[in-house]
This record gives sequence, C-alpha cells and structure tokens, in this order.
Amino acid sequence: MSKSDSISMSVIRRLPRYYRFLSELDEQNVKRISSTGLADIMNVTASQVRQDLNCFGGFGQQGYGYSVGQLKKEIQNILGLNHSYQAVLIGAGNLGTAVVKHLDFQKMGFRLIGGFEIDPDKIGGTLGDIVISSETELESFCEVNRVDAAFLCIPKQSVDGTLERLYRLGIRCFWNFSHYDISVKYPDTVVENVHLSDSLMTLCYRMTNIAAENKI
Amino acid sequence: MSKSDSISMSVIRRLPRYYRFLSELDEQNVKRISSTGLADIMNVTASQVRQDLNCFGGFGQQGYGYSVGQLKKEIQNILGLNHSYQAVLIGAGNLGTAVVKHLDFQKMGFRLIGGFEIDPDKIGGTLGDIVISSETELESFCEVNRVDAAFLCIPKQSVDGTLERLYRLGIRCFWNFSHYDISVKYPDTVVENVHLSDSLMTLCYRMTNIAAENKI
DNA sequence: TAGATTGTTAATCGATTAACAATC
DNA sequence: TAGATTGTTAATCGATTAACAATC
Repeated sequence: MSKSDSISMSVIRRLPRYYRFLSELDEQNVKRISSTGLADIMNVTASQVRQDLNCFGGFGQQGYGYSVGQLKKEIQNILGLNHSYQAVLIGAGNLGTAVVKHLDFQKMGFRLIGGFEIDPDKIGGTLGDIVISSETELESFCEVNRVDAAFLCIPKQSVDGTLERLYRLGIRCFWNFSHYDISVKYPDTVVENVHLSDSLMTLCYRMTNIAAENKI
Repeated sequence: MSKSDSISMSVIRRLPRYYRFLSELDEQNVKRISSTGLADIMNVTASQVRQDLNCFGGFGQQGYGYSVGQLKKEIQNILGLNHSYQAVLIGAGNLGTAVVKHLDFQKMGFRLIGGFEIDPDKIGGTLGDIVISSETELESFCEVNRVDAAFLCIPKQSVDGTLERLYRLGIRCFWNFSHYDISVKYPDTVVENVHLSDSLMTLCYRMTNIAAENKI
C-alpha cells in the first residue's frame, strides 16, 4: 500500500510483460532467475528489472536471485488477476466477437457476463457462454447485475450516446477499441485504449523512416 | 530529412492522435486552430503541441495559428499514409478476419494482397477482396509478389516457425497480434505490437488500484 | 500598430542506467 | 568464507513544461 500509490505508468505497463516471461520460464520448469538473466531474455537492463520489481517489494534474495514461481505469483497479485471483475461487451460485431473468442478473460481478472448489440440478427444469440441482448436492455441488465467494466467494440459515431448511458449507470472502467478519446470528456474514468489504427499508422511511419531508425 | 532522423518514439506515437483530431476538425469545417486550442480539445499542453509539430517543421504562423487542412496533410505525409505498402495476413481466424473487416488499410498506407491459413476450411475462401491461401504457398506467393509487411494473427506457438520463414523471405516489418516478442530474436525488424492481453491486464491493475490513481 | 501566437531556448521534472554497499 | 546478486542511492539521460523573443 504505502509503496503502491506512486507507481508510474511506465512501470505498470511493463508488468504484463514480466508476467508473460515469468510464466514461460515457469512452464519450462526454471526455478530461479537473476535480474541479469531476466533482463537478457527480455532485452532490457538488469537495473530496470530490479528497480521495477522493487516498486512493490523485495522479492529477491541477495546472492541467489528471484524464485520464478514466487515472482510470477507476486506479479499476478500486483496486477490483480485473481479478481473477477464483471464486464459487459458493448458491440458484438466482428471485432467484439473476435476479442471474446480470442482471450481467456478469467486468467486476466475478468468475467464476461453479457453482450449488447443493435443488430437484430445478433440479438438473442450467444457468444461463448454469454447471451447477446438488445442494447435497449442495458439499463435493466445493470439493475440486476453488478457491472464493473465495459468492453467498447462499437464504431466511433455510436460511442458518444452509449458512453453517456454507461456512465450514468455508474460504469467507470473501459476497455476501448473505438477511435474515441473517452477520458477527454470523462476525466474520472479508467480507460485502456486499443487504438488499432493508431498502431498501424505508427508502423507505417516507421516503415517510411527505416533508414533513420537503423542509424540509431 | 535533417530533422526527422532524431524523432523520439514518444513524439511518433502521438502523431496518429493529432491526425485523428485534425481530421475531425477538418470534417467540422474548422479552418484554423491555435496550439492552445488543439491542446485544449486533446487534453495536453500547448507547449507539447508546438514542440511536437516543430520536430518536423514550422507549420504554423505567428499570430494566426495552424491551418487545419494543411496541418492534417502534413501529418499525413509525415506518417507516410500516402504509401501503398503491400501486406499479407498470416492467420485468418477470428482476430485476423475481424481486423481486416474492421479497418480501411488504404487510408493507413497499406494494401492487403493476400492471406494465409492452416485451417483447410478457410483455404480457398475470400476475405474482403483477398484470397485465403494455404500457408504452404507462402514462399511461392512471395516469389511473385512484393511483400513489405506481415500482419501476424496466429497463436503464439505457431509464431516461431512462421516468423523464421517470413524473415527468410525478406520480410522485416510486422504488425504483431501474437504474444510473442519478435524483436528479441530479430533485432533488425520493425515491429508494432498489439498485445491485447497486456492491455487488459493493465486495465485490471488500474481497476484494482483506482484509489491510488484518484489520489493524484 | 497592437494583439496574438508561433518557434525555440532554458528550466524542470521524471525515467533510466550505473554503481556499490548490504547480505544471502 | 568467498562469490553472487540483490536493494537502493546517485548520476545521467530524455521528455515535458515554462518562458519569451521573434514575427505575422
């Protein structure tokens, strides 16, 4: 607690990557690893590994290193992956459907409990183990169910109205796939953006400027 | 040129966002905007806007501000969106399919020219205006077509082998949806990652630590 | 001309890296 | 004990913000 309220976003965004590499080592039955060892396979500096981990506590042991299994579990706890935050899918189009089928939410601290759509062809159908309901039922659903987060997979032009409803329903946490900047209008929300087109444009920039990049 | 070979990643990753807001202003027929005006609607500092834009040249005019249309076009050029980089889709499962249907690659500097799959049910089918071929045809396809980039939408365990083949075929640019760190093994590649699970875990962390976040 | 706003330099702030004493 | 490796402090580096002279 005392430590954790000043962790920078830079550190936080590196945590899932640590978790990924530690899980892999764990699967390979590696029992211990030094900051240097971890840094080598992750292509970062050992200093950074130690600094990052020490934001949360001293998980290592001088002269020995870190226990892979223990460190993995620590990071799992730090990330809060043991939670079961209840989430709804807003928009069960191509992208929403793919994301739901692609990921194991339970392993990432979430439980998907419902989906909402405008398209009449999709309403009433199922996706994994959730039912797709009409978006008009959003309010009545939220009366009965606790909803901690919304996964926004609707086009930009629909976001404004839907977001207002979700906000009024008390939802403050969003996984946002739309090209819309939620936190500009709603500063008191927690938003993680997956801006696919921003990412692709960045790739385009870098391809266009490879020469410059290689010079470094 | 002289300026552009020292642009930091922080600046580059902000460019698509500028582009997005400028496109919106342009659609709304706004003709001019000051750094302060743009900063306000984007929730950043005016200083940052001016610093960022000046990495590429003086697009503004003292006492007036920036011409929305001109600035939009400048950033479009800087990003290289006028290109038509030829890309292949590796993996036409849920995610690959959704991404292709969801985005207009042409507007982002790319042209999708082919897709590859293992699943026999999908081979021979089409997706938008591309044909899905067997992944065994990758090599012969690349002999006939110039391929600038690959969009990787295959599961982690298939990446290693496929990546080696793509690398051998001369492909060095990747849009990577798999949980695999390409640049660790291939340092001379240009990789943009879309790590969905990393993003969701970050959301989980932030939801778990909202109190701390609000204190700031 | 006077007011507005840029481009750019200087100051501040934060993040990364290096170094090393503590200690297993 | 000696060697290894952490936790942590100090030094460096980079990115953001502030300030202001240049100028439209």
